[in-house]
Amino acid sequence: MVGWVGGSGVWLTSLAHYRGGMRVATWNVNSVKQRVPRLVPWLAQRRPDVVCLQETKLADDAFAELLSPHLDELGYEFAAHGEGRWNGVAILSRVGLADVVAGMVDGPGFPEPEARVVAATCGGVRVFSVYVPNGRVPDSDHYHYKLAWLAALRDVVRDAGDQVMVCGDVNIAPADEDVFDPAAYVGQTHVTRPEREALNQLKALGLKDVVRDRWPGHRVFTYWDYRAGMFHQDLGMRIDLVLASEPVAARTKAAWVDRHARKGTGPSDHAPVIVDLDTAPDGDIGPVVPPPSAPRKTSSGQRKKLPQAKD
DNA sequence: ATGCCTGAAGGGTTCAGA
Repeated sequence: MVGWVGGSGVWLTSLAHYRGGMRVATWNVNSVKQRVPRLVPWLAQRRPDVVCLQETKLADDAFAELLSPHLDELGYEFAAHGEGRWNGVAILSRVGLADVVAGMVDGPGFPEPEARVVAATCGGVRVFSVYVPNGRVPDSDHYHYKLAWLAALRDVVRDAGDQVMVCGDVNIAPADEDVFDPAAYVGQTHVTRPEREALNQLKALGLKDVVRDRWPGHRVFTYWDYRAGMFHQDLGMRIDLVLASEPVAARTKAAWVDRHARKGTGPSDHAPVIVDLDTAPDGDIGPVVPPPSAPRKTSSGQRKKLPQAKD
């Protein structure tokens, strides 16, 4: 149980089993504007404590105007880092949202830097919401941009401490088992050796692929093309990952793909990935924050002023 | 059909996505 000392603003941690245990999700929503009818009920149903969004496709002011009422009601703070038309990432949290950083220092652009990463500390974990460039065609300019972007991300994550989660659409299938038919992807992006090597360089910092580790050898996809009944036939790819540093990964109680969110009317072409973290060991926790059940009316619904990473 | 859907911006179409 967790106790709230009325009016004092202090959480009675002596009564709290809550030690940073939390549900973390990542979801490429393919336009948050179009996805509101799916996203808001999903938040209420799954009650994730931290949500990383990608392809919000919305400028920050519009994001706040669109979602503030909903997120306030649900008790989320948020940090949005978007553009008018493409890309766009965000983090929603009801376990704290500190030290928000949008973009990457010295991050590459195409040609200008794009809104593809935002980071914040939530429940004691440094969380990155990432939308890795697509790459388009192997060896194209965009492909090399993708590789450079991943190298820059690795350098940023390397300096992020030992309580880290990198969540999002990495636009790489880590292994052949992560696509429905490896033969169908020969010569395509998402499966090439340099892309996988760039992903491995990121994981070499000590990050674990918690969904694959939980479901070795299983058919687990997170993306299905809208066309030709691909979802219905389960012809997809696993390109949305939750990567966690060892101390965080060790707390994994559950890790799964919420396929239900891909069904029905007006879905994204990606499904959310959901990871439940157990309580952290004593002495290995971040700041004690209000538990997931308590909306924080005083701070929710306020868009964080984001310090922009500079080149 | 090699973009079969979907979304955005903007304008009656094009680009992008994986």
